Amino acid sequence: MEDKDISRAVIKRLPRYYRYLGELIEDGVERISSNELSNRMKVTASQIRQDLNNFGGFGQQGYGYNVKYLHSEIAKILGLDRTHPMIIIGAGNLGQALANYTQFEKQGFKLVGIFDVNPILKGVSVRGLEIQMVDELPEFIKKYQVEIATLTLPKSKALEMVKVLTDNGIKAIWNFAHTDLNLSAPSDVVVENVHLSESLMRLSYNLTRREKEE
Amino acid sequence: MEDKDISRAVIKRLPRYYRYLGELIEDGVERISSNELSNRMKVTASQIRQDLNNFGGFGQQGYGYNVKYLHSEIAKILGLDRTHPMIIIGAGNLGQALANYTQFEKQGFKLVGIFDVNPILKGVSVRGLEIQMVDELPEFIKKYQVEIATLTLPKSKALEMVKVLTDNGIKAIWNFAHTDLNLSAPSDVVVENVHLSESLMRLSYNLTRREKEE
DNA sequence: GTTTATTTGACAATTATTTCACATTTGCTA
DNA sequence: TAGCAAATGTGAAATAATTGTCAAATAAAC
Repeated sequence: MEDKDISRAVIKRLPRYYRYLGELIEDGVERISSNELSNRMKVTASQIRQDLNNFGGFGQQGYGYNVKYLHSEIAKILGLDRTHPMIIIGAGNLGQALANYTQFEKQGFKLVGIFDVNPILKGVSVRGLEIQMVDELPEFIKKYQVEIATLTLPKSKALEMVKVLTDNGIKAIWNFAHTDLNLSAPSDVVVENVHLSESLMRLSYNLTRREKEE
Repeated sequence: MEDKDISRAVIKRLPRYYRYLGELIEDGVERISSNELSNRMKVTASQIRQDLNNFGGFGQQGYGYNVKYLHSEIAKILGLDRTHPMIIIGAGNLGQALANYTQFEKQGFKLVGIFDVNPILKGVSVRGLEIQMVDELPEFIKKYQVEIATLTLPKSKALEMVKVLTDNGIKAIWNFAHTDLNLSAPSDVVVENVHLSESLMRLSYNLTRREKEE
C-alpha cells in the first residue's frame, strides 16, 4: 500500500465505496465486479478500478473483487481498523446530537468526553458523559490520548479553542463552526470542515437554477 | 447572468466567497481586490476572478470588487434573495438540533414545520413548532408551499419518505440519512447530501496518513 | 483439458479545472 | 490632464481528473 499523492477526489469517494461494500456484505454478496458496482453507485467502472488501484490491486482478473476483503482493505486505508478517541467541544444542540450518534462508535470513533465553556452546563449528563469545562481539557487529552476534537462552538469561541486544543496535542479537528480554522491551526493538525450553511446554499443554488430552466 | 454549464467546482466555492464577503462587510471593508481576497482565503487570485467571471463582470479594472455589490450578486446567484420554506422530517437529536439553528433563517431558509413517524413525539414543541405526523405532510406542503425537506431519518425510513415528499411537490431534499437518494428521487428533484460519517472517515484518513509520514 | 466469457490493471485519450500572462481599463496623484 | 500604478477579464498553457480501450489473467463451461 503506497501513500504517495493520492488525489483529494479519490479520498472523497473512498468512504462511499466503503458504505456500498458494507451493504453488499449485509446482503450476503461475496464478490462483485467493477461493472456491477458501477451500476449500483452510478459511477463508471473505470473510475472504480482506477481509484482502487491507487492503493494496490485488490481485484482479480476474471473474478472481480472479494467484497469482504475489499471492505477491510478500505477500512485500513481510512484508518477504521483502530479506535480514535474523540471529544466534543461545544455541548449545544448540535454537539449533543452528535454525541448521541452511536453510528460513529461502530466505525471506531469513540466519544470519551464532552466539553463546553458555559458553566451552567457543567455536570449535565449526555449519553452517560458529564459535560466538563474547558480548563479540564489539557489533563483530559493526555489521560485519554484524545486524537480528534469535534468543534461545535460559535465562530469566535472556536478560534480561541483551536490553540488550546493543538497546544495540548490534538491532531485532528472536525470543524462545524462557520469559519475556516486553517490559518490558526498548525500544519500538522488535520482539519475537516462541515459547513452546513454552505451545503444548504448549494442546495439553494441548484433549486434556483432548476426553476429558471423551466 | 448566464446559467449555462457552470462547473460543480465553482458552485462549491461560491458559498465560501459569500461568507468571506459577509465578514468583510461586517469589518466595514468597501472594496477588495482579487489579490487581497486570495491572501485571506488561501486560493489563487486567478481562480477568484475566473470563478466570478462565470456569472459576469462584477469587478472593475484598476479598482477591484465592491464588497457589498459582489455579496448581493452572489446572494442572487445562490438564490438567497428570497425565502425558501423548509421542513424537517425526523425529529431526533439531529433534526431538533437543526431546527434550533437560527442561522439558516437569516439566509432565507425558513423552517415552517417538523415531522416524524414516531407517534410519541406528536405535539412536542421544538422552537415553537409542534412536531407533526407524516400523514399531515401532503396538505401541509401545499398550504405552506414548502420547497425544501431536510431528511434526518434512519436510512430505511428515509427511502420511503422520498416518494411521499416528491409526490407532494417537494423540489429539494437536504439529506442527512446514510444513503443515496438519487435512485429513488425523480430527476427534477434536487438532492444535497450531508454524509457526516463520510466526512469523519476523510478526517480519519488524513490523520492516519499524517501519522504514517512521521 | 480446451475453449469461451469475464474482468482486472494499465495506459492512452479525452475532458475538466486551474494557473499563467498580459492587454486593457480605471483610479489616483501631482 | 498626463502619467503611473493597480487590478480586472480573458485566452492560452499547464495540470488534474475521468473515461475508454485492450492485453493478460482467470473462472466457468463443456
